Amino acid sequence: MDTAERRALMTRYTEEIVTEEELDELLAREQPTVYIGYAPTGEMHIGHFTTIRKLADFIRAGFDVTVLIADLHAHLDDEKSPFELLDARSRYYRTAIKAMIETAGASADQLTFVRGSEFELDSEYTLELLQMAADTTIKRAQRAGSEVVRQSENPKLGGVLYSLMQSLDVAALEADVAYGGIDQRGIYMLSRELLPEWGYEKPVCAFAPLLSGLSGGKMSASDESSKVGLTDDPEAVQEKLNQAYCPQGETEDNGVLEYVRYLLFPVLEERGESFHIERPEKFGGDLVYESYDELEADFLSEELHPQDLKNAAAGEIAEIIAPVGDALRDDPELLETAYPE
RNA sequence: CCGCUCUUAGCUCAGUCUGGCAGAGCAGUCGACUGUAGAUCGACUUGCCCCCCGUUCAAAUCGGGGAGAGCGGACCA
Repeated sequence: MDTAERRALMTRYTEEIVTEEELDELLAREQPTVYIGYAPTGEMHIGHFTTIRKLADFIRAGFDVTVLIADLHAHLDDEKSPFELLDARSRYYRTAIKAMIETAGASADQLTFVRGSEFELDSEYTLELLQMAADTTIKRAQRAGSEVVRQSENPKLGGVLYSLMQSLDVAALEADVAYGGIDQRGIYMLSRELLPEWGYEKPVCAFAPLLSGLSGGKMSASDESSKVGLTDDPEAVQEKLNQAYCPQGETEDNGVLEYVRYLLFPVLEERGESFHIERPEKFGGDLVYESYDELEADFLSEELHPQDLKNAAAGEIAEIIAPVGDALRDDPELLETAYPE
């Protein structure tokens, strides 16, 4: 695979690359490294799936891919995960991520898993963290994490350490590229500012778009109906998609369309399949799409009606997440211990 | 260590002074209208009023004790 192909593969479905020039330099090297971190907090969902699906692109583009299970971060961020559940949730995240990457057509063996607490408590790391804390203003760290860390009237120290630790993680994991949702932008910009001061390379950053929630607006952690869960059965997926905000002919805030674009088509493409939409004869009969662009064009022209799209997308998405749900149900204790009650 | 303030529906809060059926907005649920959803309209639901004890015919409201949170002061020999 030549550099142009690797570059196209790496940058597709991204919201932003910082910077394109630095990426080109990196691609000239043999095997660059990329990492993405997940704080094991709430149950994983289809939004995570799209970023994990993309890891398959990185692998194919010749990257050495590391997945960080940022367990300490899950607790630092307003104790989203109680300390005593970090083990169980880390296990759950790892299992879920492996199942998703396999579903996306890559092998889980090609991912290197690292848990935050494995190295973030080393004295060398800790000392550097403290030095950074001495050198960084509270406002700077807060601003960096404002899109990631839970905001409140009375913020905890954990929330500011969060940003510093994530910056240090990039260096500790020796990642050339930091990948994550566009919400991570603030933190990685801080990393790019801070790391050179401590003698490290600043990372190239790749950001994924954040998918819209199904109920319009952002996907919400607390709103189950705003997203498809990995263990949702086909009926639940159908139900949620059917309830989804999906204005005819509009792409903005359209979660359904975004699922189709960032998850469905990439997976279908990997499998060499096309997207079939059943449609009653009175509305024009069935449709087949080979690419998202074709589908979007029809949707914009209102040739493709939201109801038909929803029905078909729900079926396909349910099928894609099914093996992930199976893997999670295969070890019932996994979910029970990670999320008691 | 001392003082002051706050705690009421899923969320944001009113009500407490002056005791008398537990409230509003948002969210949610259900209908109507759309070949989806949303918007709109109509209807509906939601409670350990932080906990315990006391006063009273009657306590979210008054008194005492406690818990959690916030703020301020003091200490800095």
